[in-house]
Amino acid sequence: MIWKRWSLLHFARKGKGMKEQNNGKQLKYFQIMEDLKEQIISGKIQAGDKLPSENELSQQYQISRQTVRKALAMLQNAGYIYAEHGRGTFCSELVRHTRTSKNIAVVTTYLSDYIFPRVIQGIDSVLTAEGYSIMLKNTRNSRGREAKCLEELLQKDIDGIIIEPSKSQIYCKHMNLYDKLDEYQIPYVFIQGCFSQMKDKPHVLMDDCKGGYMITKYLISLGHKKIAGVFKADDMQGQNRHKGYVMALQEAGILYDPEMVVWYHTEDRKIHPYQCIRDMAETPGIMDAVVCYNDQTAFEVIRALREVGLRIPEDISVTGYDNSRMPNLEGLHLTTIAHPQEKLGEMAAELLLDLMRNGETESAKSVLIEPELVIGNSCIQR
Amino acid sequence: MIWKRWSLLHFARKGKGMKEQNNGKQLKYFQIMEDLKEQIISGKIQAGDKLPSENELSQQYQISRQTVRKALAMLQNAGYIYAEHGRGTFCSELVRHTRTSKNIAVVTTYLSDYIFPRVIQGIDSVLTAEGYSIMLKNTRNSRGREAKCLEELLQKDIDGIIIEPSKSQIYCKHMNLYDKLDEYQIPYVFIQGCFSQMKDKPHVLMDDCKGGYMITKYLISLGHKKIAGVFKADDMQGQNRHKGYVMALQEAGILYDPEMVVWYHTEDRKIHPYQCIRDMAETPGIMDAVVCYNDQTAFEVIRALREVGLRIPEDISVTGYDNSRMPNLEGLHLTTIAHPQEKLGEMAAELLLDLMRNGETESAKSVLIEPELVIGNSCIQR
DNA sequence: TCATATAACTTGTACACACATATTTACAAG
DNA sequence: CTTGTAAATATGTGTGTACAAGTTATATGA
Repeated sequence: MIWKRWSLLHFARKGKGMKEQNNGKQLKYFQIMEDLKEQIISGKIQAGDKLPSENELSQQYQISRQTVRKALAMLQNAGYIYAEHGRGTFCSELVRHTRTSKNIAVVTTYLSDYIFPRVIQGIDSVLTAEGYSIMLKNTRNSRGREAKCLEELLQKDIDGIIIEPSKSQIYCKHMNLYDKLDEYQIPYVFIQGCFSQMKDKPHVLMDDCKGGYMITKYLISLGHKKIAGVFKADDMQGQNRHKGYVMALQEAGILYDPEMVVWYHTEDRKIHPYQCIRDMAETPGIMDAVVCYNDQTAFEVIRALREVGLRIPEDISVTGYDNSRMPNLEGLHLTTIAHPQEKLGEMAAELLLDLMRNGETESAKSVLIEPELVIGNSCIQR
Repeated sequence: MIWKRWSLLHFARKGKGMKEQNNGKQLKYFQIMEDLKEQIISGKIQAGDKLPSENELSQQYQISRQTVRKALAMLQNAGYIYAEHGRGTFCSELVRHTRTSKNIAVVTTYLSDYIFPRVIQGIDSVLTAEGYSIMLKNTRNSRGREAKCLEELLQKDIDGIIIEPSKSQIYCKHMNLYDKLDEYQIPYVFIQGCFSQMKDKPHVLMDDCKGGYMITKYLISLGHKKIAGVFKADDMQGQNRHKGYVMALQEAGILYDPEMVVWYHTEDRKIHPYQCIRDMAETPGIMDAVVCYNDQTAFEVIRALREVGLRIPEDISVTGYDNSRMPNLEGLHLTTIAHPQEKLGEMAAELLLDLMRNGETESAKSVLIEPELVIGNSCIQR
């Protein structure tokens, strides 16, 4: 790296007084620092190795010794190198995560709602037994908060992360933060969902497509033909469950009607499904069953249907997903898909332990959980 | 501070080649740094104050601007000051306890069960807003595990603890660990319960005695006379709720019969209340109502009563405590005492924040929550 | 051969200068 | 009263030099 080009630019600026030239942080001392840091991280310069002397560096890079000193000072401050008066400058013992902080971060969309307590419980039971402590973070399913979480966690002393991505259907805009995790060699495991561009990363999730297929097929087997669907648009699970729903319909020779499907987003989840289903229910006989994204949604749907005077399951069958055993359904047990909850947490924790111990080898395999139908009394033979 | 003396010394050294002269670190940049640091610590320069410009300092101290810059760079690195390009150099907000890890530990008896998710949710909502991260630990209501948790936490970088004591009724055997917390000046807040010997420590809990009194009095007002009780023996809540139960009975002139009370421990909680109530129910007419320690226990009690053919509330009234909205009760809503859950978490978090900011002043007060009766359909007029 | 001086390195301190760039202020034009 | 401009002043970057002081290998002398 020679500074001829920069020098010319530099002096050109003098005369002209350009302004936006120096935005990309192409400061000499910064570049040299980055260059040396890169060599250290890549292993070209190893722990204990002597760096070139200040004068050598100033010749190599064609800059003054003072500037070299500034770069070295920054590296020293960051702990990459140390200087010995009269002897030279040396590469530090890289703290390659030797200090096992025994902290694991768990990032979920929500904390108290729904299935999360049990998932966290499962993670805890495995990790506590191994002496780890759990740091809890939640994103409320917002991308911005997920990015903020990761930034905060990068500042902290953690050995690994279990993360439920927020809005996994939408393309991930902060890949750089995950790259940082890779750079720092902090392993992470996705649960529940996974960004499409990171499918090869370790993850533990359900075969949602198959689940959607199974529950829809079950309704068809009961004689239902006009099956509405309510799905979440902004996460992978919603897409896949919908895909399974469509597959089952097509297999049974039932025409897929997009008008029969309600899509909603995280922000809408409390009102949109409720409103749409209520509107649809105004037209009598338009549907005889509703496949819902999950039990929570099913709860809203049931509320809407009951308010327009329809009985579950006598008039309309309703299915859920996750087997969350929601209260306040007055003796109604949802037909739903089993969610392993604690088991999922345990599997994610064990996968993460494996990653931390052995790195990203073939032994640490992602898990795809087989869905299982749980038959309640919210569906009826037609 | 003028450098005439140093200069003379400096040149004198040149000639003589003295060695031990420079031990006291009378380097110019070091001295200036110390001088400025002293002014900041003493308060002569306060947070936000503008320091003299580099040129002014170089004139004041009669040294070059470069040397001033070195001194300022060190102070900046240490966090005492910050520089703004074109504006000047300013004194930073002095951080009182330098180690602001921004981590808070939350120790509860359980994680996923019952009311804890919502309590944790409440804690999280307050602390996340303030930039803190939550480290989760659970004790499964075991003293040994509580001690182990505290030991682990003492190794870690935390700013405060919110802890639900395990088996708060039994005398605390690991006071030394709490003493250590005091010694390290790590503030902590008790929730739900509090060890008897630490009643003066900050805490957020319910007025359980009053709650037990209220719910028993409610049963009496419905005409019940033979009111059994099921209480937990190993925590403070159980003791207090029992105390309230006795008070209400005595006030109504009903003789307190210890035979009508079932005491159980954490380890027994799933079987003992169930067994005892089942046995008692064998004798017809022995009781017309049961006051339960909490909703979970009420659930077990109801299971036992139903199994011997008794109907709730037609044959026997049952009350709970905590208003946890438990599922699987088939349309039965427990008459219970409201538990603030999220609110309790929030209050504990806010109390802890207060403690961390201001220390143990009189402003940071413990909270005693007023119980509130929630009337369901599990009790009937007799 | 062995101790020692020294030359030839190294990093550390200090200064002087030039120019880049951001902010504030004062003043003039509209 | 607002807007634009220039001057003054602030920190930031980069270079040059000189000397201080620690370390090491080499040459020197008894």
